[in-house]
Amino acid sequence: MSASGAVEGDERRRDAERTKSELLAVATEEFARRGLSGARVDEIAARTRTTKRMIYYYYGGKEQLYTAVLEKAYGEIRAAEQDVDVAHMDPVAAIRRLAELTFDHHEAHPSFVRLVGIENTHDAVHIARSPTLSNLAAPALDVIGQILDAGREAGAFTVEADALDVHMLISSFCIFRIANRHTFGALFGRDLADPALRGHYRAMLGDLVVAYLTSGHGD
Amino acid sequence: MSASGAVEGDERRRDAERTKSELLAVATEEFARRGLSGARVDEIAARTRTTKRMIYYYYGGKEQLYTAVLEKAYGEIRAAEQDVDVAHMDPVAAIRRLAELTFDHHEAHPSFVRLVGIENTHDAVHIARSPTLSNLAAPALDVIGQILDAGREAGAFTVEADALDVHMLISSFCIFRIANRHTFGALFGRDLADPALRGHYRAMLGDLVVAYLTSGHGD
DNA sequence: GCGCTAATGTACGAACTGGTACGTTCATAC
DNA sequence: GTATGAACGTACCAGTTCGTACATTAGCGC
Repeated sequence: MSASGAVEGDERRRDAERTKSELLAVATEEFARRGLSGARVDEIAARTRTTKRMIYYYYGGKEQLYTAVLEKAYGEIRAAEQDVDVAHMDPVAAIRRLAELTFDHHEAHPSFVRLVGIENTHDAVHIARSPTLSNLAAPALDVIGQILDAGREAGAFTVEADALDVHMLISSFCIFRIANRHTFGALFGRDLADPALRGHYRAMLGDLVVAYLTSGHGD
Repeated sequence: MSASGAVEGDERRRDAERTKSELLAVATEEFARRGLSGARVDEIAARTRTTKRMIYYYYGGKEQLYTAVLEKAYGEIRAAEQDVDVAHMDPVAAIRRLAELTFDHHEAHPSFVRLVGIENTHDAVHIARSPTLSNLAAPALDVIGQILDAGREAGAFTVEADALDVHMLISSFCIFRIANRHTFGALFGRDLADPALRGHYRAMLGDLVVAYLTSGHGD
């Protein structure tokens, strides 16, 4: 990949799959950077070894390309969530592990976080219209459910916390740290994504989730 | 206000302040709804009793109008934060009160939340360029600092939690619930902004913050 | 080889969009 | 009442931007 972000290398040969995925990769960068209306179809094509014509040939249009970008990005996240094996861990350690894993994932995929934000400014209509995405149940929920059950049984988790709420709690912390780092930094002068603070916030998230689940509130 | 969102009423008379604020109000709606690049200058003008010309006359351009919108929106939030009087409350009750106040504020101002998200997709460059905004220290931080000090002194808060981190925690929860409600709803089928769930999440936030501050983690 | 279709490239256009040149009208000072 | 500048409106332009008509080429089946 060149400094300009364009995809290069290899001779130009006819390859449908390659053209499609190259388009998708560049579009992901471009949409994440500029937003749906901010991104330019010509610009996406220019950063590719193919032409704008191919976007319409393979995807049909700007919005469909954007939807394909979302589908790929969410697909990757879901796939990553799969390889968590917390079934036979201590519940407290397990939930902390899961939180840290989510933390690491968002940190490693800032463009995914940006896309989520962008899709929200569009009221998630593209997700709603995509059968692939709207039927995408979160496997992570099952994992959380298992951990919560085990924790309650062991007497470690005193409350009847909802799995989806725990997921929401973890997501809100992880996403905010990445998504809102610019406004937060500009307003308060602290870069939430500062590598020096990474460990601090990672630990804070774990502490937070564990504290919430082990405190005796709600009685 | 008509069904189309346009401002009406009163006869047309020359009134600079009125024209400016009307422009600002409509622009706030429009930018919050469509984003910076998605919003149309012509559309903003059309929903006003004045014309596009006035946007350039008073604000200079689209981006400056957008910046003015941000300044007004943040100004309102900061002003609202002022009238919190938690100085002589029990620290635990005080921090819960502050969290709930933030919760209510974000719930009542969804377009502010949207603007924050939009500004983040633009790397907060408009905030950074605005002296008004970049110098806007958060009075809320002082409040949190006071509560934290009182709580530590009373022995209620066992940890040395940072005021800015507590603010971040509260913000992340409140903002996520509003900002990400569309993607969350589309993916998991739960509307985080459902009025029926409002009390639940409001209580959850309080529990969360208190649990974090009163747990003995970090030792 | 040869034909046939998928894949690709070029050139162009129609609509949109931010911004402005220029002219007009209102309100206030005196 | 009238001079003067602030406030406002109209018409328009130049650049942009999504999308497409049309031409072309490469690779696969036979």
